[in-house]
Amino acid sequence: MASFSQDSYSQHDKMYVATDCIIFGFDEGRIKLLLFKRRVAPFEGDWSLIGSIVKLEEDVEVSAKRVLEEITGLQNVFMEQLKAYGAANRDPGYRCVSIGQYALIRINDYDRKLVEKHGAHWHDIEEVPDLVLDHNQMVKDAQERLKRKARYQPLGFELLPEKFTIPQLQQLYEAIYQKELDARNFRKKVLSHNVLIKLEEKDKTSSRRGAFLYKFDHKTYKKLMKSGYNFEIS
Amino acid sequence: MASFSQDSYSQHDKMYVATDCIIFGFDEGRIKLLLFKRRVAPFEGDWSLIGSIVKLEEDVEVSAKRVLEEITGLQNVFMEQLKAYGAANRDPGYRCVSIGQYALIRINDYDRKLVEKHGAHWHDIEEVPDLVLDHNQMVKDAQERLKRKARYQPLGFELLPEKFTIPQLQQLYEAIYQKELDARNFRKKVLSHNVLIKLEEKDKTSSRRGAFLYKFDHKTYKKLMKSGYNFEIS
DNA sequence: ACAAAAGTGTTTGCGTTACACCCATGG
DNA sequence: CCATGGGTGTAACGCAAACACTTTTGT
Repeated sequence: MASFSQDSYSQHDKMYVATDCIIFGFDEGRIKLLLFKRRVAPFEGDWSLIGSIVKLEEDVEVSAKRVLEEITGLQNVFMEQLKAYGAANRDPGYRCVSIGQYALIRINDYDRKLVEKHGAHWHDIEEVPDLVLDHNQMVKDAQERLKRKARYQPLGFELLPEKFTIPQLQQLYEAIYQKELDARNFRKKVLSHNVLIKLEEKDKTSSRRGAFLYKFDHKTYKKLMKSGYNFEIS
Repeated sequence: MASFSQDSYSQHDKMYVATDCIIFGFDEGRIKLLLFKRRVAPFEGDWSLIGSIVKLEEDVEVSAKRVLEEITGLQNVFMEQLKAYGAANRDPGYRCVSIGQYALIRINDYDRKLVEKHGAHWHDIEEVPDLVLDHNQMVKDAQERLKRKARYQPLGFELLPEKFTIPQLQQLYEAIYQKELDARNFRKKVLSHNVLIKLEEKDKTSSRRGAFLYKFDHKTYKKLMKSGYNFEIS
């Protein structure tokens, strides 16, 4: 019954509801996390996730997307709710429930000036500093979610540029799973899904020979999804 | 940064935070859901999940467990957060974010009088009536979560009495997956995990011959978990 | 010519699936 | 004695894992 208890509303407590964004990127073969250095008290100088307090008339999801856009300049980003963090004492200041949301962004798309202006920096996911409040827990939970969900949903493509090579895609999945993969089996597996479109161009930034670029075929993927298809990359 | 925006707290909005419990049981070979018939306006006579508004000094998880205990008399129940529901207009009365939590209970353990007193009834999961607000969505999400999670975590045992037979366990998994399973393969699979203890007794309620009772071996399971074990029942 | 990454097939083994008959018991 | 659900083993198949060499090209 939630909000419609038999008691009247007025007897109940109100509190702040916040969102915190766990923003993942992928660069130089590593998963990155966008963190924010606080410039004011409390916790001045400490690292934290980027978040905000939800407004009365604002959907929680909208609130998170608003912050993400303010910081990165990006719209239409993949974002999904992780869970709510609701310990009574999680914030020593005021009672505040925070809803963690993780986002996957293409690391070359974001607006560098905006990010800098907000005091945000990319950190390697393997070297996350101590964060304020329960933010380290949020990061850990988000990383596990990504790891699990990437197995059966093509999340990876959200982190790569539109055009990418198979070796790049493999690097990404190796970073997500924290595990090395066999190049031949990997290529076989991803191509078997028939959701990659091979382009004529090659990317020569990482080898003399160059590797063919591919695009993710969103249309075909959506069709497959509807017919009960199961994407999987081990 | 969540609660520590650069603005002061006082500029921000407060709202109600509720919990709603999706309470699953298992009886007569079917998954059941505990619903609550509202006895007061608004929505008098409508079905809804059981929930409450989180108190200022109360953890969200504690709030949900409190309600669950008030209604069923049960403690130490398996309960896990599903997600937060935060649409601005989800509740036409007041702004209220609700955190859905699903619980698995042994259907013979609960306190029938308490449940009755609160106007709660068990419904077959396949015949859930229209519920207030976004509660049908919560149920749907919880059912999907159960379906997915039961594949790699031994959730099923939370829904069965301490002693159960293999055919009972199979019935349960068939109900969760909404799919028939092969009895021989099922037995082979669950026994292969070595987390079931065969008892001397038989249950004769469902056949003349009777079926051996088993217990779930929590200790062994925990040990296995620590060594990176993966429980799976297809 | 050589270094460095891209690309390509086949074999092996394990786990999942499919499948049919005897057993035990109460009525 | 028969009806009902409980309990058992094996064969076929498919998918995942392991594995080595050739190609390309810039320096």
